[in-house]
Amino acid sequence: MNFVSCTQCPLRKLTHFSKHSPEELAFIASLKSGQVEHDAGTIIIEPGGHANQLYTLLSGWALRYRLTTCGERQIVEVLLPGSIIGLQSVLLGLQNEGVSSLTRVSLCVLGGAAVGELFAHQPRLARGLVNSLLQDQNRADRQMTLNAKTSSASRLGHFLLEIFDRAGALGGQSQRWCHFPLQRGDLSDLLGISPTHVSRSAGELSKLGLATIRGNTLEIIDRQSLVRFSGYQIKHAEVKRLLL
Amino acid sequence: MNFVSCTQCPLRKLTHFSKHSPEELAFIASLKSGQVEHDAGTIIIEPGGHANQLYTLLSGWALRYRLTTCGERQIVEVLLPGSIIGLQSVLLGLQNEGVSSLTRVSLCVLGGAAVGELFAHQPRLARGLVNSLLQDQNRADRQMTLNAKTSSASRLGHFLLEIFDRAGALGGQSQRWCHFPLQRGDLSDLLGISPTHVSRSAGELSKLGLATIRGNTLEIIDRQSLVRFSGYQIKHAEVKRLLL
DNA sequence: CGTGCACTTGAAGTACATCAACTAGGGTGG
DNA sequence: CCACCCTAGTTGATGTACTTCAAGTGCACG
Repeated sequence: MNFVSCTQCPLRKLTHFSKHSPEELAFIASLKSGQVEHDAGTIIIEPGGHANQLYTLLSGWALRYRLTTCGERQIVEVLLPGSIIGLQSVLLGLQNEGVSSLTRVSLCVLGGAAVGELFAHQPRLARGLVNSLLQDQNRADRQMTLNAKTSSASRLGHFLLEIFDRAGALGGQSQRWCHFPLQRGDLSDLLGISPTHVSRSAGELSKLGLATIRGNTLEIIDRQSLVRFSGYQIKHAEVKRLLL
Repeated sequence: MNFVSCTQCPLRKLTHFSKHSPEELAFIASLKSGQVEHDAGTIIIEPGGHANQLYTLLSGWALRYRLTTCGERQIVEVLLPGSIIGLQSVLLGLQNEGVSSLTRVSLCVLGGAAVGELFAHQPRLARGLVNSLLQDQNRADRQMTLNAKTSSASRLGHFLLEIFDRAGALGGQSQRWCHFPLQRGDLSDLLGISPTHVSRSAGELSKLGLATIRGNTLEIIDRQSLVRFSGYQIKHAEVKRLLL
């Protein structure tokens, strides 16, 4: 993707992208120090490594994950365009999170040094950042609850609806289909079940006529039934507001 | 507990409590509009309800939880003194989280209206709030990974070590024992396993000579072995920094 | 027309849930 | 002081959801 200036950023047109004053926009533009592209499967932040670069995801899909002591991967978040990448690593200096691209991605590179300025001179953006983190917390709480209390099939169904709605909020998508680059192994590391059981659960959703995953596309066949089946309760207003 | 002024707050002496300038302290003191006591088992924030009051926990233990559609409780966080209560509810207006006291608690009441001032005039506190939320995110990510990838007994062991260290950081505690007001049902809702299986897991830790829970006290018998058994990796420096 | 990879399907094992019986404190009233 | 109950916890037997291992299928690529 060609270099995109923040004022022209295509994401900024989206209804769930935060509205900013010209001054705030200028500040955001001053944060952006570059733009890079990566192929699918590239490690953007090395887990256990020492990252000091903050990014936002301009296009493509990415995964935020952790590694266990025995080398297994747990995906903690699927990142879609508009997501900020590397806050834990950069602001806290932690080395627990890894981020890797799932498709070809474009990243906006944020000049890490100037982030302190945000708190000093951009109070509305600082508050936006807090809100964004609280929305993440809300999502994580929900995920934890689902993992503990529901069957694998309804968990999968719930995730499919959630990602379908998030992808849909980014625009240009049909009522029934969306691009879906996650493979069985990814879903397995995300939902905390084995790859073979992901297959079974997906098969169940398919047999019930609720949704199917074929190749790289997800089809929501009977949304209403799937909502009922999975206990999906996320309202449109609760879809995360994008910030920078 | 008698009314405690912020400048005299006993928590502020702790090494992992953030250091503040006199101006910041004055601001924090101005936030505190009162102090309330609750008995054990009181609902502080009603899940599904409409909360607009922010608190900090001055003394005692509390639980932050969610309710599923079928009325089950998932505990997402154990709150110890120094925790901020109600951010999701107040700043985001969400109604998903509930908070209830586990012991008798004292709460500092924060005048919700003035919170906007924090972003406008207290940049270091705003940044501290972001850091605090990122530490919560780190903890939630870890919890999610543990829930998905480890056995119930090592999960329990991990939690016991974590809470022991958090409680220890608050001071005045032996090397081996600490107060532990959570019951089997609480651990069950926290770890996502049935109460009877909590019993079995606790029995296992006890038989292995690692730790025991008797009545209201937790004993870490063989810390080193328990660390190994549960894959505990939290460094002292990673214990959450308290803010307000 | 093979070769390799992601996925599916089947059979057997395991960790946990569920249900039920039993045990141990901890108040309360006599 | 004891008989009583009530609740929290433990222990055992059985059921189930998931894991693991292994064989088989379909499709993309040479």
